Amino acid sequence: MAPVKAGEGERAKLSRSAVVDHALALADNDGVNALTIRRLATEVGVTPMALYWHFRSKEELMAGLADRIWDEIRTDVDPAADWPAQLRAMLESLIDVLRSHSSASTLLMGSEKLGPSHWQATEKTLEILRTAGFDPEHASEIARSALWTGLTLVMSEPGFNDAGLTEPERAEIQRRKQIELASLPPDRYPRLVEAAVPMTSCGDGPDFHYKFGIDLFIAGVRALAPPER
Amino acid sequence: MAPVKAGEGERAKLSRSAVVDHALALADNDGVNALTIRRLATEVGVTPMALYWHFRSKEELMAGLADRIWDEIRTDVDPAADWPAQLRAMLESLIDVLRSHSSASTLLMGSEKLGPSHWQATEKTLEILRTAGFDPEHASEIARSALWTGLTLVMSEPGFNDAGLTEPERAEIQRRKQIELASLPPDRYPRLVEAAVPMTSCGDGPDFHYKFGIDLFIAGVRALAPPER
DNA sequence: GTCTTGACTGTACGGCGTATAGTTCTCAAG
DNA sequence: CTTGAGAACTATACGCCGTACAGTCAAGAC
Repeated sequence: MAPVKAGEGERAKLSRSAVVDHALALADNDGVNALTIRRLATEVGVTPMALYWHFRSKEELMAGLADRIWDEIRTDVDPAADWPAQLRAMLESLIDVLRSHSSASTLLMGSEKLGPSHWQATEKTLEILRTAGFDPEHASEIARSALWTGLTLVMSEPGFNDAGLTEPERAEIQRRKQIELASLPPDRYPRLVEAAVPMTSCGDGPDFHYKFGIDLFIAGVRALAPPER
Repeated sequence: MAPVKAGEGERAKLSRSAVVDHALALADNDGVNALTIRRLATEVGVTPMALYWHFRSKEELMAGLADRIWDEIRTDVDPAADWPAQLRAMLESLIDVLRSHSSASTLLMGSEKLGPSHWQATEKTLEILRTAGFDPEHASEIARSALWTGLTLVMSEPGFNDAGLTEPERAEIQRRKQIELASLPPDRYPRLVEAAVPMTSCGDGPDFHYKFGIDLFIAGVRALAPPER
């Protein structure tokens, strides 16, 4: 009568959501490229083909991951705040989630089919913008832009591609890039040489990168806002 | 003495740049995923391993493609124009190139190692921003942002993922997405339903999408510009 | 004529996604 | 208690992929 619970030694049943859990952990730890059907199957203790009972294809699995990520994004912004603050809150929530899953940006960029979690976030963003006075066409454009701004802010943080490496490795790679830029011929690339440090690193941490990116976006939207009614 | 020229019936010699040419054409026509070593080799009439004489790995080939694309970007903006106009010109040039190669955005996003062509474009962008009065740190951040804005503007144009399909196929896919959004429960997703058309299509063409995206970016930069000296 | 070397070819390996068919377990109906 | 049906897997195999490694062969150099 009661559903089968996995006993101490027994093998736990597989389920769609359990597979997604493992897959997301795998992608976060070892990168999206390491997420293969075979490896995931091994990790959850089944044959590769077993996964095809729960997902029609690898693409559907990836869509499942994307949906899981969308699900984490909070859409409960303070309705008392003014609209730029609300928009900012949405963007910050997006970025928080993306930063907490190192594979999330890549996943969201790559997945085509989208579901309710994505609709929910988009709906909320559109609502903020429509309430601010933008017409549907502009609101759509800005909402799209907000999503992509979040994705690229995370992906353009220096060192993003080296996620999954140890800290000294990352530092070493960054150091090398910095030297490469700083060693360019200064007569041909004066500005690049001058900016070798900020172009390759985050200085005192990534906070400035994110704050500035968000500020830039919000400032643009404000500047293009429809006249106050 | 004279270098071997391919006669009428003779087989032309392979060269790094010829391979890149073919590869870029292949990627543009059939998508980046269709660009495989084996297929490229077949297309240029050699064994797969022959390509490894000219490139250390597939990754290096891809980097070659990226470099070729960077090379096409014009950096000769009008020095008499004011800095926002110059920045806009750079961004427009980037977008022009990306739009003329349907695989370019994906290629640029994926390639890690960068060369002189990329440095040149970045140098010019930094110069514009430094002359405008931004310090190196802000200039770096804005230059990065400009690049990513260009990439994502192209990739977020509705229908981008369906590049390579015939026009009626694209129209059909777009129509289906539109209907999907328009058919959502209006009580739960009123704004999405309302914006079903602009969220899934470009209306009278993609011009508005690009113009608005560029305007948004430039407006943001202007708003954050350092005080006029 | 032999040697070097640049530009390839041939073969093979391990890994990938997944089609197809077969197996085993669970559990309600008889 | 038997049985049969479906759910949840396993086994095997196919055709791709990138590429390591070794062999081939024409064209100058001496």
